Amino acid sequence: MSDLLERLRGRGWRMTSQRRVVAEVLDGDHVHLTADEVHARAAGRLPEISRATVYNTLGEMVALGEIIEVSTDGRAKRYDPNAHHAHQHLVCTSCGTIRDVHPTGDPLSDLPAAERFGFTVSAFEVTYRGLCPDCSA
Amino acid sequence: MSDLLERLRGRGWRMTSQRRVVAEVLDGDHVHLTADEVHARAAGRLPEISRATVYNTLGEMVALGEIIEVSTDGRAKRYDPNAHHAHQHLVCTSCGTIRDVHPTGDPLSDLPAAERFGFTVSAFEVTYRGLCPDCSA
DNA sequence: TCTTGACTTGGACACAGTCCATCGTAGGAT
DNA sequence: ATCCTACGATGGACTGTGTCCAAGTCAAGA
Ligand SMILES: [Mn+2]
Ligand SMILES: [Mn+2]
Ligand SMILES: [Zn+2]
Ligand SMILES: [Zn+2]
Repeated sequence: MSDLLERLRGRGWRMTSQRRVVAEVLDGDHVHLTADEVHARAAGRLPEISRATVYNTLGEMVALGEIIEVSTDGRAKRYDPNAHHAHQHLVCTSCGTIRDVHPTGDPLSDLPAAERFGFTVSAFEVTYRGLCPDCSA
Repeated sequence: MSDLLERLRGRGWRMTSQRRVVAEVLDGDHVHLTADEVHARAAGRLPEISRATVYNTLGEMVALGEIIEVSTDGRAKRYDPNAHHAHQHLVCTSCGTIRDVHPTGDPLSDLPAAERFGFTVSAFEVTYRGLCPDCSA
């Protein structure tokens, strides 16, 4: 499983117990945890890990492109380990649940040159909003 | 000019000097100001206006659909008076400048039923990112 | 003009995130 | 196996953004 740890080691990371547990928390499932949720889970395995270290580690992993920072609302950012498979997000407007979705179509080709105002456009995100099955029941 | 004030009056708003200046700051240009920027401009006309009132008024206008709340980064939300003409945003990753853009295509029709997971999808936002002419020079 | 409930105010509070001085340790050097 | 040291961890102070509240003010209908 832990491709993530392998890649980090390969990038010359000093492998500390803190970085290991943060990577383990994120690796695997396609979850979208806040920094404090990551901290809580990491502290389950390594009680003395600090909030600052979790923030530092998440920031480094984002810079390396190993995880993605997602801010769907004005609340806490969420960290997404599914960085190697392009996808968009579907958010429940009631409970905040997030699902990965894979729309067809290419928003970049839907933005004519006349609508780019001289920008060098390099990325896009699409956020879909609606009610999840539980909340619409 | 002040369609906004007219509509608010029509909705039964008690018209206070505070609400008037907030509406005046937002009305007109297609700007994307933060709450504190709105407060600063409002205070130019009405020095004793409080931050709380600006936040209250913006929140009410959002609830009425007269303005739109935009959070493109993890920073302060921006308030967009261009609520009556659907559009998306193009954000400079370097300086944060925001431009209104009008992509062709319909992201909703690009999301197959199989990718909706039982959600009732009602809205979407597309955020384009890149370097503005100034920052790419 | 009077009355009243809607609105405003300033300050305390909460949450998310950053910064920094100091301490600890991973991992290369010997 | 031990030493060294630069990189990383720590916790607490600090900042930015936004919310809440009790008390005071005022818009507008009677
Ligand atoms: Mn995701
Ligand atoms: Mn806009
Ligand atoms: Zn829900
Ligand atoms: Zn720029």
